[in-house]
Amino acid sequence: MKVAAVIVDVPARQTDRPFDYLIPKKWENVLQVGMRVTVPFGPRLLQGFVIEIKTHSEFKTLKPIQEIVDVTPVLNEELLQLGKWLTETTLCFMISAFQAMLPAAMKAKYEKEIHLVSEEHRAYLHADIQPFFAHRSVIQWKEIENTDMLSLLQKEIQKGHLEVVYRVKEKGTKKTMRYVALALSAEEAKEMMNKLPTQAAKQKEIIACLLSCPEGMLLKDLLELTGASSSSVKALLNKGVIMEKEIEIYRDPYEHREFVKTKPLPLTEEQQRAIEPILESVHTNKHEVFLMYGVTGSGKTEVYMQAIDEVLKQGKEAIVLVPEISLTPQMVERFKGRFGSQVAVLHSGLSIGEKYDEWRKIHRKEVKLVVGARSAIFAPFENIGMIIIDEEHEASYKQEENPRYHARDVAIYRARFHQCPVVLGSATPSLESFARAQKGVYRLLTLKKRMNEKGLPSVEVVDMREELRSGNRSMFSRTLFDKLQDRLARGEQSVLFLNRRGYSTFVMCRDCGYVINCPHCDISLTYHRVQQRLKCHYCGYEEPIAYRCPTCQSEHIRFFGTGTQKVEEELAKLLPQARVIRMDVDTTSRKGAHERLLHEFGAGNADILLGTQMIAKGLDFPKVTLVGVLAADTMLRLPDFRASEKTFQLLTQVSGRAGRHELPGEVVIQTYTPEHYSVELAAKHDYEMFYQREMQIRKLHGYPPFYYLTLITVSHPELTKAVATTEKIAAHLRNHLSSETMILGPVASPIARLNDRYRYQCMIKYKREPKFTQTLKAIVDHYQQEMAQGQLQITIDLNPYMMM
DNA sequence: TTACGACCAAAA
DNA sequence: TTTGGTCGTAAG
Repeated sequence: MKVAAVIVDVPARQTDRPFDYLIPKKWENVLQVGMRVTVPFGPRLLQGFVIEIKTHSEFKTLKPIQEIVDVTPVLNEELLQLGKWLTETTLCFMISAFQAMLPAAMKAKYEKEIHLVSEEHRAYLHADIQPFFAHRSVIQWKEIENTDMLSLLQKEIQKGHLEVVYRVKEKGTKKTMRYVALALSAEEAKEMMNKLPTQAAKQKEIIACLLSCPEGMLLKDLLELTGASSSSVKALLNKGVIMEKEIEIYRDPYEHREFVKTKPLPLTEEQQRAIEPILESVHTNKHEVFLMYGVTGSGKTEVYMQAIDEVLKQGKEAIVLVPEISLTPQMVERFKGRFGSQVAVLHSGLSIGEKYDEWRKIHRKEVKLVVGARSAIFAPFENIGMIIIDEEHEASYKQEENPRYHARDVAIYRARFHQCPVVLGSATPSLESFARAQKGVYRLLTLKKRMNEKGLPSVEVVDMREELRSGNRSMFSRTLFDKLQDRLARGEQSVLFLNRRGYSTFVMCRDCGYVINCPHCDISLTYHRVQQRLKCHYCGYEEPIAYRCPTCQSEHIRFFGTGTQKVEEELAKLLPQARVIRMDVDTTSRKGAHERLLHEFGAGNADILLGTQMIAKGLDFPKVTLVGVLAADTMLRLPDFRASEKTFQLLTQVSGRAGRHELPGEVVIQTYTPEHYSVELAAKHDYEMFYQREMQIRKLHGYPPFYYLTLITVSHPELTKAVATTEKIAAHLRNHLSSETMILGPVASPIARLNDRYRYQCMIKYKREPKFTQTLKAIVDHYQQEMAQGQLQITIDLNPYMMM
């Protein structure tokens, strides 16, 4: 007897353990650990992952496995182990961990159908039910779910006239094409061809064509080549002369793109010094984490590529992670250009099917290198030689839903398994990483010089309070405006950065001071000029703009704060001749829009690129000589201990967009807090000083990297319930954790209400807490029922990046 | 997560 | 007795 331990597709505490199933004799030699199966679970059918195969079970009566989904395991031993580790370190369900490692297309879809048991039963059906089964014997549960037929149906099922059938379907589909080949030997086929009547000229031609191509060809190509119609093919199929099969093909998102082949560039002395320890680690199969700290434009990518080249030469594979927004065509081009068809690309711009196809290329070992966003860290390679994380400090490497993993941690875990190096690269490393490098946990590699030997752009900080005092109430300081005009006159390009989309950030009545808030969240609505609507950027709520104050009926409604839309409008007024491209979520939501806008700008069809976050990274346009940051302090005010760090990183990042080529670059940073160290030091390009200052503050306030952090957020439609639960949790933690551990809260979340749910949180700062996850699990267990049935929600984020 | 049976109260 | 609702629990 062979038994499979299966993790079933039910993300719940109670089912978060393996269930045993009997492996039918016929599959004993087929089924392997890591394959997906469909199994009966209670009355229904579910998909699950086989995590173990054993010879007996503690359990007496086992149900047999219904079906095997995969031909080969989709999760190898390493990934299964990684899944278990994820479960423990992020407190997620096993099934969620496994699903996170696979493309979305592989998640099962469940259908419930009602079948007429047989035609004889039709006549017995209740009159009200009959119409549903007119002309058919199967209906979808969805069709009747919301009707009042449910109890009637129940009865018919009990009587045995109808039955419920559960189906498990694959979400994504493999794209297939019809393929034809000769079914006979060449001699037989020739004979057949001669026997055909003269009027069957096309059929003869088809046979002739296939004779010249013995391995067969795509039906589409055959028809095109011979000019025959599908009826001729059909005739031959019927005669058994040719055969047809469906073959799987890949959707290739980059199919029609030509990539310019690039050759390795000679490395500078600095690059050479940086790459050597990495190569040594590659050659000696030694696991080591490198932090490559290199200023923007210092040629980190070239080092990555040459190191990868070495890994590939050894017959091993490599993973390169890039933040989603910098996974621009420019980046893809560089890798495709160097490594050609050996590269798979994974990013959110691909459709579910396209991602699935890229995944299968990796799974089948048809590629050696993956360039992708966060989830690409789970690429099913088996012989990884190196993992690279570019822009290591980026917050997008942290997944903000279950499993709440950080790609950097997963990378180090996998690299340790494969005994290979991890390279973290950044011009502004995260404090955590730089601190580790200082302590010698990571090995620091430094690139101080820019490739083009150009200095970093000069940065001017403008105090907007001064501007206001001297009577300039516009959003552009005189300095920035002059420089913009100057670039325009010279035919050079500028980039303007503002981390806020929409038109204005809040709408207030001047008479009574009422601010229009989202009815579902405790957050003000943002005015979007084009659509003349107020939107909530958190829950998506929209309403038409009010012309009168909802409380006092006054008409003195004013818009405050500046968003990208307003800047665009101002630019049109002040510099009517300037051609402006605006890039934010609103202009790039359609597929390919992001790429198109960048291409437009690159081609010189615009003078000014105006945008949010998304333009801060990876852009490299030779004609950009001016970068303006309109409001450097927007982020500083966020309730986040990383606010300074993020500001420093962003300002440095944005500044790096200027003067990357022949023309020298200039940067103007507008701010209301010019004396803040993150602004001041970013202007001086002084990362090390920033690191020192920020570390002192982190130490003082007990934040990472000095303490570990965990954030528990409790939400409930009722305020009292949310508060009470958070209080109980905090009390429980105070009783069970060590006295050195700090438990802050409960306090209202920075966004105290979201989607009609009140949110309270509790933050835990700790250094050593051996039984921490155990304690947290106990809490979740305790509230399990309330969470399942009630409205209570508890999220636990170990090492949070979002405090909201 | 879903489905079922237990249990209870209201309707008939 | 039937029916409709909530609740707790099991799922191999």
